[in-house]
Amino acid sequence: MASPDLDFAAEKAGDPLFVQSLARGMQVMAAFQGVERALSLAEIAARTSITRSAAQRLVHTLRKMGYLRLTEDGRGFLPDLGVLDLTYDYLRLNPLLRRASPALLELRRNVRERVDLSLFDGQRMVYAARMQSKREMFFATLVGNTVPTFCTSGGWAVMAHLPDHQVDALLANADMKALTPRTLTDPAAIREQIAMARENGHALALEQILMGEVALGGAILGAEGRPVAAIHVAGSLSEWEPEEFRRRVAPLVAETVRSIESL
Amino acid sequence: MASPDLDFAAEKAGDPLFVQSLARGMQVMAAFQGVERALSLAEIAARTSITRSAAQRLVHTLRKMGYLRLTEDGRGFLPDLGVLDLTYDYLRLNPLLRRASPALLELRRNVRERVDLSLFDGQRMVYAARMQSKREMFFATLVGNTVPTFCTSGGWAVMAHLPDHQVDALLANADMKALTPRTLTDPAAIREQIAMARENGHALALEQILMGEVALGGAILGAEGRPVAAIHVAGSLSEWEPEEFRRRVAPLVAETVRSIESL
DNA sequence: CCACTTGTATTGCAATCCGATGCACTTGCA
DNA sequence: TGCAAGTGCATCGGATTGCAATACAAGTGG
Repeated sequence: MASPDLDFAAEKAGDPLFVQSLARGMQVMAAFQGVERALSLAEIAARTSITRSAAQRLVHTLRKMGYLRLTEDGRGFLPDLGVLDLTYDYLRLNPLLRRASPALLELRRNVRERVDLSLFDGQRMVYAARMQSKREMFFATLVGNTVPTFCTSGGWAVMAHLPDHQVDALLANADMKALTPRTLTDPAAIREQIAMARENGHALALEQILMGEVALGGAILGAEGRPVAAIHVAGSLSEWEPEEFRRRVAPLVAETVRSIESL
Repeated sequence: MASPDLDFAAEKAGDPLFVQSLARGMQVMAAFQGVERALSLAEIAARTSITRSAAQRLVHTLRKMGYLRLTEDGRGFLPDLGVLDLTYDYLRLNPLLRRASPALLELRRNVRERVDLSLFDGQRMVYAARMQSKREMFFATLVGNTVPTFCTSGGWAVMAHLPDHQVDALLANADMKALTPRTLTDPAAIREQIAMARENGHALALEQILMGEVALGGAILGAEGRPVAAIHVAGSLSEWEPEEFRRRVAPLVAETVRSIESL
């Protein structure tokens, strides 16, 4: 498992406003990314490139504040409930989500399939709102989950609104590993999807993230016309013919996007 | 609007392991609790009892790390996407949620109403998993949202598993303001509900949080038999007779609780 | 148009955080 | 049974690091 890039040492150099202790504390919180179980003090120290002493103090502090906790068996540390308070504030105060929420609920009422809103963050699309339908996988239902931009309907729709050189940069830097046998990892093939998205105003993705899933995505544009997020609707190929899915869902997504952007 | 208690100065006294800078940084993040719009540097400083200089450096650092951002109009600061990464790690690594998730999905399939799981945090019940049904309000659907323990079905169910002196302490310290005209704020009335919950193994709440809503809650017990969370099912009084709701939903909730605790 | 806000930048001083070390305890292997 | 390596927790002197006062440019509202 590749350790995430937690190295903020470079940032620090020659930045008198940068508070090292705070940064290290946040690195401790971020150390849990990609991890599957509780982390011991030594592991936290290793993953953050911080000495055990410092890690001890930072963990101690985060613990007292309710952001970290010791596991029941005392063997390691995990994020604690305080994190959800931050989550709530983020979601609640996000202007885009405030505007989008009613429209998303309306959309879900109409399509009766899973509806998501994900935020564009360069290489990643970060799920911020999920309206499930029937069956659901596991972690996939969690807020904050991320999927790569290069292989999702929403990502394609977003890239369709970026200038070519930005698309090129994004694809060049992407870590393209296939999530399913059908995931497109060839830049040319992806560019083709983007071209289609530019024509249609939406993108249709077949089994890019999950086998048996068809997804239709539309981009949401921010103030200066730059794409900031995407709406997805996901259905099952056992119930939908792809073209039928597009015919039925695309207009509804388009209208939802319009109604969000018009506010 | 009452400012939340962000005063960690007391904790600090005589705790050599406490990292002040980190604590202050987290206080900055927590400063957004209860706020309805972006916060200026001065406001952040005021709400955290930190000098403007310090607030500036902390905000600067949090910004560089993606936890805070400047609003488009440059008028203030808001939590940024980095928060959702922490959220995802918290949700994903929480052992209870890992176990509960499949059972909750199953429950929702059966009842076709909104199903929630909320974590017991003393005075508050914090929503950690939400499976909406049809109509929904906005903030109400967000992860990390909290409702008071004293006036929710889940809170009553949880208190039913606490010894009396702890219930007394909780009610004594509760800030009981009615959320609807029917919210129970009389300790005696609440104790009665708790008594009923002890008999039934679940609690039924009528219009305690929202008018027109009926909710049934069951407590989830942790390792040593202490309540740690609750499951809720919420329906509309326009569609359900309360007793009918109980008859139909209670057994399903009970079974879900059992299946979660048995893991 | 002036007074007041906003975010940003600089700098000397000392408090704060750093990190090496050591302890008490549990776990697992021999 | 006993050693070794893991755990979290505690101590302490020194200098790095964050502190707070101050100043600046830009923008707002009266």
